[in-house]
Amino acid sequence: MSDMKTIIKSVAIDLFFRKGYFATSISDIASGSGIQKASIYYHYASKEDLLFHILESTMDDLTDYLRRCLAAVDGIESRMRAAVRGHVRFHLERQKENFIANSELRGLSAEHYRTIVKKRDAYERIFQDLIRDGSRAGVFTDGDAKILSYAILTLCTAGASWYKTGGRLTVEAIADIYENFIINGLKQGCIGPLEGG
Amino acid sequence: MSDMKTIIKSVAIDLFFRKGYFATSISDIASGSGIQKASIYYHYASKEDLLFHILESTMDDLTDYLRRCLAAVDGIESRMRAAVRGHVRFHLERQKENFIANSELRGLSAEHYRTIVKKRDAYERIFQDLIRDGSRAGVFTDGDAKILSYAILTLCTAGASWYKTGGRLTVEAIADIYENFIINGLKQGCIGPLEGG
DNA sequence: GTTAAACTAACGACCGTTCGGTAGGCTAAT
DNA sequence: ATTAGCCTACCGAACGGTCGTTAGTTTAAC
Repeated sequence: MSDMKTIIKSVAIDLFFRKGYFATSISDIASGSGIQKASIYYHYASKEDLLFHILESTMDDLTDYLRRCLAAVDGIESRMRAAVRGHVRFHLERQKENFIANSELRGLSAEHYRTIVKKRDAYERIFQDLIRDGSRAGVFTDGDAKILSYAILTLCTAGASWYKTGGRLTVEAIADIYENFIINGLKQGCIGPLEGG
Repeated sequence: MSDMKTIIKSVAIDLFFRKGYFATSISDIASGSGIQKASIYYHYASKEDLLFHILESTMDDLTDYLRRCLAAVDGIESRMRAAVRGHVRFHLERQKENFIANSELRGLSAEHYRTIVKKRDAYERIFQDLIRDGSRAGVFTDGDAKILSYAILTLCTAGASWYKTGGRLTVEAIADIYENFIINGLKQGCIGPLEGG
């Protein structure tokens, strides 16, 4: 990827994060990149194509990262801890892209939307498999794997919306909090109606 | 509020939920309401004014609802359970408005934005006080009340993004799941670094 | 000379908003 | 009882502006 193509992408990530996809114009991205807006179209076919490239690379990198986090880890609880930690790390370290990936799916064409949702579903399925392995082994509670995976992922992903680089808490401290919170939640009988109603 | 004003608002809620604020035009809202777009401006000063009315009434109703849920409940754990259940109920029963309230804040003017964020902060503070009461009494873990409140609220709020009316799970079943998940998380020592690192 | 990478200029579409007008109902004075 | 005036609720048409995109051209490097 050429220099300018990379610059345009990172400027777009910054603007989409700060102002949103629809509120950001091609002119904004161009002036942020130091070129004319027509020149954007030499590097990207359309505004939507630019958004798609951002979302696709983010999803691909996220999935690769998770797989690498899990590659050498054995044991059900350890694998879940590694997965949660990896998810949190990636989302905090590439905060802007992940925020866009979670809020700007509506800007995609129908076809591109399907592509991204497929990647997202595949990613979620990794967590659902971890949950099912755990409940089959009796390590985790026997709850609905889909709902539990949504709960885990949205909980961690939300961190990316309030996290401030250089703030009070480090990435690792936040990862600690979420990792323990989730493992405790999965171990307890957290699913099913209350005894008392 | 006149009939047409109510119709316009509910059509706007539906469209903002499905397509997003910026992707929805005044024409869309008008034709959905069965009037011409110029007539919208008899009822609302601007598109942004319409968004603000939606967000403001949602936040006000949400806070009122929570206060009523807590009014007659005593005991730290019971109050937290009631608050979580109330939050989940409100978000699932008024799914569209709450989704908008969590995703379209950027559409507001600076002044209106401040107004809504103030209301949101006041609402979050109710949960933070419940957490602090609990940790002071030794019922809950001694964690960062702000981060815990974010975790609780985003976890429950996220339910509104995947919940389908008439789906596999009822509102009460989902409320059960989250209520127990969160109480367990708050009771355990879920905050702080792991022993092993 | 070719080609990559940028430029200027313009296009058509659509947007939020405004303006002037009108139909119909209510009120009050004649 | 009629009529004049006003108010509510809406309409048709247009405006200024911005948007994403395209076409054609220039620049600079090899």
